[in-house]
Amino acid sequence: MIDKHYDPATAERRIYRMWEEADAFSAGANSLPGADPYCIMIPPPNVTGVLHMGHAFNNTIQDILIRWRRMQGRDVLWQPGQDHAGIATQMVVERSMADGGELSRQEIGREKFLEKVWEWKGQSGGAIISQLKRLGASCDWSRNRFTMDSGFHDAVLEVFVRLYDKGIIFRGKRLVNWDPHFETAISDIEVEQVETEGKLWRLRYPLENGESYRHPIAFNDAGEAVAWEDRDHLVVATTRPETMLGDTGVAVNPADERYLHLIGKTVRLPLSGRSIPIVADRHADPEKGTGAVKITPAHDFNDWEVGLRTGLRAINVMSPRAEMALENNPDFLEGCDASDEAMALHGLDRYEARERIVQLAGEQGWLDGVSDDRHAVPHGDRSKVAIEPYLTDQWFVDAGQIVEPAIDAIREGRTRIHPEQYENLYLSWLRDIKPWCISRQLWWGHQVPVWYDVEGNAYCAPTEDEAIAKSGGRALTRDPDVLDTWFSSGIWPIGTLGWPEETPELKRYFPTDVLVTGFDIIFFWVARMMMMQLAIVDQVPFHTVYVHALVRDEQGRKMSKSLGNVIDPIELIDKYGADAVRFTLAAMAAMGRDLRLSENRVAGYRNFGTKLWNAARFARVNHCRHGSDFEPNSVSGTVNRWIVAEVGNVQEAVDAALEACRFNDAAEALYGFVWGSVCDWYLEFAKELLNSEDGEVIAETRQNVSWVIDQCLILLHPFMPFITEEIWGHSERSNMLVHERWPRYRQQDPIDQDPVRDTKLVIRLIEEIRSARALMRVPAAARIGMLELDLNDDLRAAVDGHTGLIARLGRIDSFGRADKAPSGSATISIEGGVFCLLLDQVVDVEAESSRLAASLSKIRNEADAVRKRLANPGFINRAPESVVEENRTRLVNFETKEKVFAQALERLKTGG
RNA sequence: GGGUGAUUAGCUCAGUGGUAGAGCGCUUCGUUUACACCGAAGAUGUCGGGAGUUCGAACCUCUCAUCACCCA
Repeated sequence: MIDKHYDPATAERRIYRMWEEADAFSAGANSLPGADPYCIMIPPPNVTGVLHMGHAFNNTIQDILIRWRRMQGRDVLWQPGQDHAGIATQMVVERSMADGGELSRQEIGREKFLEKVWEWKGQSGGAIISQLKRLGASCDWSRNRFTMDSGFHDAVLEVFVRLYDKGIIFRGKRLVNWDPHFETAISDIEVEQVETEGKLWRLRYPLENGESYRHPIAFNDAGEAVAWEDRDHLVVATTRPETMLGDTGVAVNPADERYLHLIGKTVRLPLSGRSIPIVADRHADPEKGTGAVKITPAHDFNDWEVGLRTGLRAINVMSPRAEMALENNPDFLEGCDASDEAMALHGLDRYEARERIVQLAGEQGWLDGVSDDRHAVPHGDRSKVAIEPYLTDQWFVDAGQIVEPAIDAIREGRTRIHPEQYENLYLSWLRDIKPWCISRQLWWGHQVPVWYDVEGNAYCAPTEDEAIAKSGGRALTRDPDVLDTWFSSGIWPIGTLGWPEETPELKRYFPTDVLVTGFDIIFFWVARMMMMQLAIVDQVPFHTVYVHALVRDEQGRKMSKSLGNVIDPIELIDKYGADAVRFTLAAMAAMGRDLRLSENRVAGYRNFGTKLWNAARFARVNHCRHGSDFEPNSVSGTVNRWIVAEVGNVQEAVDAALEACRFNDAAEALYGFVWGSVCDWYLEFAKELLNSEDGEVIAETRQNVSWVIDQCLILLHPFMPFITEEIWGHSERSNMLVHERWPRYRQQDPIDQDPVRDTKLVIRLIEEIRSARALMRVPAAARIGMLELDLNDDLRAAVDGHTGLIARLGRIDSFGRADKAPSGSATISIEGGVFCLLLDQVVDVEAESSRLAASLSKIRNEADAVRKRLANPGFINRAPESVVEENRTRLVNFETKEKVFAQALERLKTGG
């Protein structure tokens, strides 16, 4: 005897091992001869990562698609892998070295450090793979790729060399977003703007050579100046006083009459004593502050542009750790007459320097004022420290050169993004694309394949030997920088398939089919993969992108460690089983909407699994089996034929939903079918049929029940792979469920209409009987008689043909016919006829009359609404004929019922 | 400041112009041997407010409100 509950804890690992031992997930497994390929590339999780809800969601969706296509017989590859995650991994390893009291990375050197990272990767880098297996992910693990594996590594360098040779990759001294914590450049999309309560300081920069101007200080109601004062200084406003040490100019708007005569004159910068020009530039907004802006080209992106336009110098006054760097800084010292107080700022952290400078300004009388100011401050998305615009030599991809094909591919529909609104997001970002900074001042990553000779000439080649050859045999040193991790994941589709070799896998599976990913990496990854694949192999990497939303907590908050509301998918799997977790995520995956995960819901779908388990248990205890020769389309019993038709319906619904990436629709169709149709009705009907005197009825029903349960297992398998495989294995089989073919029931057969109609009538009648019984407080165990009063032919045939089913589920003990309802009966009506339930002494006149009155008023309301609609000439003339006809039919039904209940109520009152 | 999305039952959410739905929760009844992780029945909605288009609006348009996210 099978237990009443399925135990995921013991079954899941055993089943997964079984699948792996059978190579059930390897590329092409279960495919039909000549099958079309179907390929999904996993979004590679970080090698430092552990499985979170986002991964669980993302991979559940991929696995549903993959298992579905694999069962359909497609030649399926789900390509797994991990990303080396430059900054994150380097940070993890450095921290563990520090915790262990070891030497720092600088002390042991690059080579030794990288050995340590590989050692760490070997020990801890596979955690997420075993977690994905717990979820049931059916990746081809034999093909697992890592972005630092030698083959992939070579592919990344090859891409760099090709883009360099085409002039798409270049090196330049530019302002970049500098992360002072990790001491590396990052790209502009790795910067988050954080609203910060800050201050706006106004500083006075004295004019040189006795210049002065009139500055308005009072205004009339019309906003015209009515009073002025003479000033011998300009007031500039800044949120970052520490950058003033790098100021090389003050800008005013060329249209600003107040300052026209000062353009070309100079001010003397406090502290550094530098003489800097007043320049005209549109960046200065006359409406903002005083209309005069300090310009620090080396420490502000806008100022950098102003500097380029007006020919101002850029003076870097900070170290890579964002400390003031003044001593031995030739750029700073040139043209400067720094005070001792200024030089004492050297080595101070940027925030300490800020405080000190404001203090000095106050003491020395050039602080004009200060006000509170809320503004956005850029922060590094990993380090969470304020980013410093910083002037360094970096490598860039000139994305503007390769963006057009990626825009066209979406515009022309060669790649489609679901939900569609993300296409606009994608396009708007690409249309405004900026050069992409790809060099990182890290050690863990793909080192830039460029070597320099002593004169600084660069040689780009895949290997050092080739670079030396290019240089004509000079002594070369390699560029120390590594590439942005996203640069390497940008070639994930071709790189994992063996490019630049013309491998069979590349030919077979590229371009891939679907990319499943979160909306937050559309820029980071999706757009860049599109650009890079198109630039390198001139093909889109995938034809469909399914963008899913965020998994939030029950209250709709983002899951975060600091909030402590993180739900660990592995804990959920331990508690409810992987199938319940998967089904929950699928059922909640309405396109484009965040999903709020509540444990209740998971428990509900665990119960669903138990329901399925017990349905199978029912089949087993009733000796339900079917052979491979069983032909569902040839069964003869009404409800057997009905459920066969319903199986076809649900399969079509699931296929349609999955084709359209509507996972919640697929899950709901299956849930409703298995629980609502199979368990609630079909198995209850089957109980009666299995009690039949007729051996053929029993035999057919046994086979059909068995077949129906099998179809439930097959159709649910992509969603709930473990429990379905487990139940499948309880019967003697020639195969595992993972190798079963996905069905198509209706290649030729038309829908079997009669049994569907009859069964629905029987169900409606039983529901009415039960409802009346409950409202009349008829004891559940009591059996009662029923009379047919006025039935059309269809209904009479349906009822008379299935009195056994109605008797069992409605607890009816006698059937008869009459012209009018006898006293002591309750009237019920369904489409096509009227019945009465014989309640004799049991009937409660009060209860029956209030039941009838309630039904009557409800029907009258509905009938009135339809009557009103049909009385409207606009409706009759303009609505489609089918809708008008439908309403006429409804009205007839309502009016019939109205009459029946009104009469019954009348009879009850008169005691007739 | 610009953009996108959301607002439907107590809760979480489906629902792309034609009868307002599901799950959970709630109330009542029930152990009828697949299942109490169950069964039967029931209650609960001015579909955020307002205006418009339409024969007809939860759905389309405009507007307001609130919330969320993205970009600057």
